[in-house]
Amino acid sequence: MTAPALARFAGLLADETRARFCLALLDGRAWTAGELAGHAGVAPATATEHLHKLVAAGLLAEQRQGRHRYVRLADPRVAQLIEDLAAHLPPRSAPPRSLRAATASAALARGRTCYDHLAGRLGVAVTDALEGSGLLSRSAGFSLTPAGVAWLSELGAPPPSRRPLARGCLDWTERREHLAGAAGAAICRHLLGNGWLVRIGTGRAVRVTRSGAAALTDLFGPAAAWSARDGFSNTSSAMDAPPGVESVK
Amino acid sequence: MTAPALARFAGLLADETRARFCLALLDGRAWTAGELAGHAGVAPATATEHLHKLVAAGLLAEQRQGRHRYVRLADPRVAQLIEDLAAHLPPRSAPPRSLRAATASAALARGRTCYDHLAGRLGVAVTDALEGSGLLSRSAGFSLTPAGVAWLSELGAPPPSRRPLARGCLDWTERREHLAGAAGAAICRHLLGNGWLVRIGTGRAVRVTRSGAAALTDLFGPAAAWSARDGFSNTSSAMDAPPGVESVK
DNA sequence: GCGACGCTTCGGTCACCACCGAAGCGCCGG
DNA sequence: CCGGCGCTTCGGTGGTGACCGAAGCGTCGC
Repeated sequence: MTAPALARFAGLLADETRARFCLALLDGRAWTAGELAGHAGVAPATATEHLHKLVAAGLLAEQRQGRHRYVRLADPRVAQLIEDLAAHLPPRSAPPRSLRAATASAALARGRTCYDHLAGRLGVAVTDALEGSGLLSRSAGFSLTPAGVAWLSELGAPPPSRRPLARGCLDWTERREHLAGAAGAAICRHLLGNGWLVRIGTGRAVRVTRSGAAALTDLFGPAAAWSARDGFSNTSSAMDAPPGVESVK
Repeated sequence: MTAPALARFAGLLADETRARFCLALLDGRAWTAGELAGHAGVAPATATEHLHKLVAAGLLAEQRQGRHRYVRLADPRVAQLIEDLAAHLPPRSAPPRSLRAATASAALARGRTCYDHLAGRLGVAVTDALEGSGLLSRSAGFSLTPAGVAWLSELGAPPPSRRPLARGCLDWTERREHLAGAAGAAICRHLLGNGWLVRIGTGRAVRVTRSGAAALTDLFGPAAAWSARDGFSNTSSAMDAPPGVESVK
């Protein structure tokens, strides 16, 4: 009975263009239909078709604004599902070719958002720091310790939901797991909200600010990942990658 | 870069026949190519084609034995992935029609295996009992307590692996989560190995034996789920459903 | 208002793939 | 050794779906 439904559902991601859409939307932001079409290299008409299917299936949520159609992943569960699927893929290689691509991918490797939590070297460093501080336990899967739960509720408790508090998410650049789930999202929100972390340009790469480095050192002790890479702490235009040229998860 | 790989991977499950295969194999046992063909209602030639793709992609592991080709899910991770996908499907309905189907599905609802762990009322009852005994914690996702880890290692420690010890698996008949992961598999193996649990016929339904009821009551106290339903504790032929007519996960 | 723009609808084309029947191959039992 | 059986390979067929260009519709900026 459920086989047709499963096949139809899997079929949503079985098209290369729709897969491109979903992977792009894994950054957690809303994209317009045109942006996605350009990103995937198809005509607007084709993008419309695909978006219809994805929205109708509940994978994507849409929001019309004037003549634009913004679309985003409907749910953290959807993001997790796509991550899980991607984790089963064979490892990737293909180093970047151009200098521009190299600097952009270096920024992404340093720190980025993965749907609504942190990834890259920064993401695993935060995860390690939480574990080192006794807030996170990895003995049997990811779970917050009682101290971790208390600490999390201090910095703005995540809304109670059916979403798991802590879970691991495989980091493609680091080949290790970083913290995801409601706790990972709350931490990311907190760091961005306090200005300890800023987005680089319009992409999904993030950078630790000066005050952020101090705050993180204060919390967890010194670590290489939250020392700013260089002194130009406020020039953000240099690696202003247009959205869509990258597909690092 | 990864979009084509993701699409190809999702495409494996995007076919109704292949989806049927995978759902059937979720029982954790090995099926022959012919059994799967019959189950899905396709010609043997078609089944061969599909099995080639699934094996080549690493989803299935094959084992040739004489003129038979046995095939099973390659990995617990694959089973989990299919479960996760199925969990995103809209809920199902369609009560069984015939009396025979009704008794068979009643047996499945009472207790069955879900890949390598327990599901059905029995599965959630064991999960509840573990939590009630302080061996399992559900406060932040599923995790074993220290006492639970110790208890588990007593009854034959699961081989250390990257597989998470405890995780939840949504039970379709109960609409609640039961214990899966390495711990769930170890418990199921233990109960079957001690004769506390036996398979009903050739299907995936299981039944608590007399000695099993005593042992479980000894461990966790009395519960409705491990009192044998009737006195005919050794007649197993009555609900000998041929594999394939059911598709309960 | 009047273009420009973003998105949508509509036909039509083309490639891909699930499926089968028939023939072939290897293993098993007698 | 021979027939039967399970599986496989091979063409051929049909249906589905991804894609585009062109035309249409609503919104925004001037």
